[in-house]
Amino acid sequence: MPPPPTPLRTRSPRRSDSRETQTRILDAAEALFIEQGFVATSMRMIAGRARVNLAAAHYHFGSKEGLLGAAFHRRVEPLNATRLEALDALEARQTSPTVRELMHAFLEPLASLDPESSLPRLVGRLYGEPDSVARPLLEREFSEVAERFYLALRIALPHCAPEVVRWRFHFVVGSMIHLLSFEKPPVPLEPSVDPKDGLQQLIEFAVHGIASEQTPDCVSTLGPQS
Amino acid sequence: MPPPPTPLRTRSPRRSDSRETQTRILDAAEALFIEQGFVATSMRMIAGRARVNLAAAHYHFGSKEGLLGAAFHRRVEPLNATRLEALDALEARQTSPTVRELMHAFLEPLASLDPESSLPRLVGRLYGEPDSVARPLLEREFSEVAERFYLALRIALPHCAPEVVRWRFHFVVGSMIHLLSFEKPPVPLEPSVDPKDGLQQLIEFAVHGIASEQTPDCVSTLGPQS
DNA sequence: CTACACTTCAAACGGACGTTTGATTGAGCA
DNA sequence: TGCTCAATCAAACGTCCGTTTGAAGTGTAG
Repeated sequence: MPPPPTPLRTRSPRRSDSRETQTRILDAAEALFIEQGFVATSMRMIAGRARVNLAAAHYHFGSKEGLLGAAFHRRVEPLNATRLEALDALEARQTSPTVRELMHAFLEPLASLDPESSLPRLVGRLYGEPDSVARPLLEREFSEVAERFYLALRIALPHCAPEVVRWRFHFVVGSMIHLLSFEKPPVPLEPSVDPKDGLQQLIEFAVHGIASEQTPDCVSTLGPQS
Repeated sequence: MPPPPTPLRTRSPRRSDSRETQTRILDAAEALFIEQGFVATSMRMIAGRARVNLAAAHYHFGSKEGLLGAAFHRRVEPLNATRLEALDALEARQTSPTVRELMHAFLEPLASLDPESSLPRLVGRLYGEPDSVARPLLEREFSEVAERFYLALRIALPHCAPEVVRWRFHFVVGSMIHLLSFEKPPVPLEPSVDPKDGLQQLIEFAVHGIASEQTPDCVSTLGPQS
């Protein structure tokens, strides 16, 4: 009765390769989570779209949350790997990375994705789900990468109080999520804009926001009032 | 059968002032929307918490979405008024407002709220709901204020391409929402931080991110690569 | 006092949900 | 051939949902 101990293949494929079924379920779930969000998507919609029996989805992934976790992990893992590779490369040099280099390593992997990639919209969506579903997933998938970049930023900003660095990195993440959540560019938007331009704009915004090298008054108390 | 044409008082209060009932419903709905989100909150939870009959909530607000709209508007309207007052004051001067002044006018009202105010968490929550429920509300409540600040920013940044201004304002809103969504400060957070400090930090971050006065290379093409 | 509008109430409506069940299928292996 | 077992299936489980109903209460107006 419980779901299979390992959804990975233990032997050779039976009947009609169950991996393809799982992939179809994951694809359908991903598309629907993006379009409607997690809570607004039902297992029946997923099964229908995947042309799969309703029970098969539970069989392979145990529960709706298990399915979300699997769909999310499938897309996030390559991103994490790319980000950490870039960070490793920076830290392997003799000179420590600059803020710009760190922001580039953190944000560029998003800009270099396949334009059809579903990852941005998936991440953007998840940040808006109820805490009970989003928090554990975000924690599980992102905490390691976030902590490593935060530590590198602290080294790059030796004159900044640690909590200031944390706040500003927090803001960068917020800008990123907000950018990813709104599929295309902001509101009415007058002239046409290259979709990828947003991330390049964000990198510039983040670099200047996190540490405008010209005014390193990075103290805990705030700067000039209005 | 349909809800009352005007939920406002047309005459004097009847029975036990129905305004108090509506307020109790709004309070309960607000608290639950904050705690669980809109889709995860049921009308039964709201009625139970408000110690009100389930049908009364529909009687007064027509539908679940109507209730959300009313609860949201109740909190947002004062914020919009404060922001527009501050912007009006800036624009009434002979010299046009600076970026810092505009960001202050936009963000300071959030920092000056009653520390117990539910508005930040309510706004933060709404940005994560499914588009079908969040978008119309956000559009209805915020588009006027956003557009006015955007236009003022364009005047304050005459050398920036309009779409760049829009992007950067978009990022500021994203940082703000992300700050408001996570009730208290970011992740593990080592030293203690004044809760309000986050918004002051955000103002500094936004000012430097939107226009570091020292490097006004605000062109559409991006700055130096890594 | 009667008529009426407003408000509240218990109860139910139909439907969608996540999950479970038990039978059936068909490939791999002895 | 016959057994095993992952995989799939149709059908149902019980629960909760948003909304509606129709009656009952309550205050004001005529």
